Order: sequence, then C-alpha cells, then structure tokens
Amino acid sequence: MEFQRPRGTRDFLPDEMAKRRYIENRLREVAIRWGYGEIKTPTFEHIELFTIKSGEGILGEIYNFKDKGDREIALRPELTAPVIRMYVEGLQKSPKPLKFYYFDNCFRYERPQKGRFREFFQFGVEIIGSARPEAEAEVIALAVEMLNSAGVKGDLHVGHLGIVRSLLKEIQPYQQSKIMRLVDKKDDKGLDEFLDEINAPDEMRGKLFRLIGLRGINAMHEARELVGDIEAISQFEALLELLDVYGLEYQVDMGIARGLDYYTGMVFEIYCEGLGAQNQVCGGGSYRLAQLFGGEDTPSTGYAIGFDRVMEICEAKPAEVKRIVIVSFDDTREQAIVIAQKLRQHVSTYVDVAGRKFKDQISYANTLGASHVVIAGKNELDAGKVALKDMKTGVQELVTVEEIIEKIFR
RNA sequence: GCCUGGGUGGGGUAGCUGGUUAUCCUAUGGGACUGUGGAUCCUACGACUCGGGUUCGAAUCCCGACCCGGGCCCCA
Repeated sequence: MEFQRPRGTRDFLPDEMAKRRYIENRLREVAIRWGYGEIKTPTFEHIELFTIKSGEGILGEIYNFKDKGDREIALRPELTAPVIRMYVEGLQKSPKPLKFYYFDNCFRYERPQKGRFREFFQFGVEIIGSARPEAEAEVIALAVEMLNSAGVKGDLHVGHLGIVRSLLKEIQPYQQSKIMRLVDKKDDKGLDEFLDEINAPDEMRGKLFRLIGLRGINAMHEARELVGDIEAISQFEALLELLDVYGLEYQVDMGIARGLDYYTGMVFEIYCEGLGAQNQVCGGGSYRLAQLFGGEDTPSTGYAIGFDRVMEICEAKPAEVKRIVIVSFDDTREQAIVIAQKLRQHVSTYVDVAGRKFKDQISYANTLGASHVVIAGKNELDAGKVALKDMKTGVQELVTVEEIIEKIFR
C-alpha cells in the first residue's frame, strides 16, 4: 500500500519551489532593506504559550502532543506569540525598538480549503518597543511594499480598537469580546440581538453602530463626535497622516476587530481577489503580549502575510536560468565530468549519469529545457575544444571550455 | 464539526440506464534510426480509493470510511 501525505499538507516540486523561493526572496529583500533582522523560533512550543491569550477554545485547532517528558507541546499555530516569548526570555534589556522578520511554517488543525492548509507558511514582521504611530505606519507600509514586490495588489483596511473599545468601557470584558467578534464578522443582526440581551444603553448602541459603519475621509471627524476627544483618536489621526506620507491608499474601517483579544490599538487587514472565501492575505496590528508572558509591559506592532495565499495570486515569475547539459560518448565520459566540474563554478550543469547514448542525451537535454548543450566528442577534444549548441536556435560552434561562459552570458 | 460536488494507470480521459480480456491520449523505461533534440515505429510498465452490501455477475446500484475541490463554523 502506498503512503499518502497527511491531510492538509503538500509536497512542493522543483518548478513550484523555484517560484516559492523567488517570491520568498523578494519578501526577504524588502524586509532587509527596511532594516529588519531575520529570526527563527522553534517549530514547537509549550502549549500554554498559545492557550494563555486565547483560552482553551483554540485547542481544537492546535496540533499538540505530550512528549516523553510528559510536557504538553504544540506545533506553533502562528509566530507572534513565539517571537514575543523569545523577546521576554532574552531580549528585554536590548536596545529598542527591535525589528524582526520571519518566514516559517505553522500548523493548524482545520478543514482544508482554498488557501487554507494544515501546514502553511507565514511571512511576518514585528516591531517591539514602540507605541508610536511612526512604528505602526512603518509596519503597514512595509506590508504593502512586500506584497507589491510579489506582484500582489490588495485593499488595505485600517482601524483602531482603542476607539471602538472606548465605547464599551462600561460593560463586562467578556461582553466586549463577544461584541468585537460580532463586529469583526459584520454580523449586524447578531450584534443587535446581543446588545438587546445585555440591555446595552441606547446611547452606546447608537454610537457603536455609527462608529463601526464609519468609512473614508470624514471618519475621524465623526468618530471624535461619537467618542469624544480621546487619546486613541489623536493617535489614529497621526497614523493616518503618516500613511499619507508613505503615499498609501487605504480605507478607514472601524469594523475591523481581528477577533482577538490581545490587539489593543491599530489593526489592519489586506484583502485580495481570487482567493475564494479566504481573501485576506495579510493582517496585523498593535498589541501587548509581553506582559502576559511574564515580561514588562512592552508595546509591539506586527503582521503576518499568508505566504501560500500570495503564491495563489502573485504574478511574479522567476527569470529563466541558463542550464547546460554536457553530452559525451563512451570514450569521453571522464572528460565530460572534468568539463562539468569547471562549468559548475558558473552555471547549472548537468552531465549524464544514466549511461545513455549520444542521441538520448541530447533528447534528454531537450526535455530538461537546457538552454545549451556542450558536446564533448573525441573529434572536438582532440582539437582542444568542445561544440557549444544553442538549443533555441540550433546553432552550434566550436569553442574552448573557457569560452563557454562568456558565450552563454554574452 | 457541518453542508455540497467529486475520486478509473504518473497526468488527462472513455465506460458508469450492471454482462467477454476496462478505451484512448500523454508521460515514463528499454529498443530501432548506430555523432545531433521535440518526429516515427516496436516493446515494456501501469488504474477502477478502501471496506461492506445487493446480484448469477459491480468501475457501474446502495451504505460507510478515507482523500480531493468549494462553502459554513473558525480564522491567533
């Protein structure tokens, strides 16, 4: 019986890996140019790291197991918590702000569908140690820049949880969470019913509905009327001004809640066409997790890009690489290896390892998509040369091994 | 966990109102053409997702499981 890969996992073949690596490298280059350093955290962590902020409810979506030392271990379902854990564990006294990026696989036990897998890849960044709008704006601009570098255009929505939450100060935290979740789902009917259920004051109810409906340029003016002149509004306005400085197109959207309790300030999401039900390619915001993990209270901002979703829709294609196949005969096989060793210093080179005959070697070069074939026959070698054949044009010329590289890359 | 559509050689397919040895294309291995690629020919390889049921007989009908696509819940 043949084995099958576990549900929701994938194998990546060379063609696809070439494309994935290409996009990955584009994202990396952007992160590095913006001054972010790469980090890597373990594939698995203690399960509490993920349950502490989100409760036991998420257990159903976590891959977890007990190790031989009887520890409850979880394959990471995301990377923000591990990064902050790493920060609290060893970097609290390092100069701020810290700017990190990461690219790694994560695991969630969910029903697979388009753009959703049980093993998936996230590319993300975090700024740790600044609560300023400058940090938030930079993070958003970086997210957009990364997606652009991958050839992806999306709709950027920006909101601020502090503003919405200020309306809910009077009610219980669990009720706040529930409301935020309904807001996030844009479930107006459910929200209305829930507000009835908890006997929310009419004033709050009216303001809440008006606030989460706010969009566009006058949003801040109206928001100020609704919630008063609070700090969060000034902060958010400062952020929007900076987004203008970056030249970003965005939509103010007070209806973003991210469904998560740990976000405290700015939140943003980027949506794309062509992804079916999972149309969000990027999401993030400002949060305070360090405290929760036993460290000092430290403001952070970050986001994660759904790398697999980017791969679904991105236009960018890697440039074709030159590939050479050396074709030899039984009496020149050893010389072919020597030539291959020289060419491999400069270019992807294939030499026959299957004992194939001359014609089949050329045929195979063709199926490989070789740009050139180097024919190492006795006649050529006796003259100190080889034949270089361009597989596109079919043109063939006698050259020395040293001349091959410059001929190919001319 | 729920709803919905679907699973025939490696890929793509025909058959699927039950009935000889499951069709065709392609890919792959070997060979012919004996120092020049995409061609042609010969040959080999290779499939009814699995289990149960109905039946004289099941790829075909029924049930279940598994897997895949899409949607819901969820989405840190």
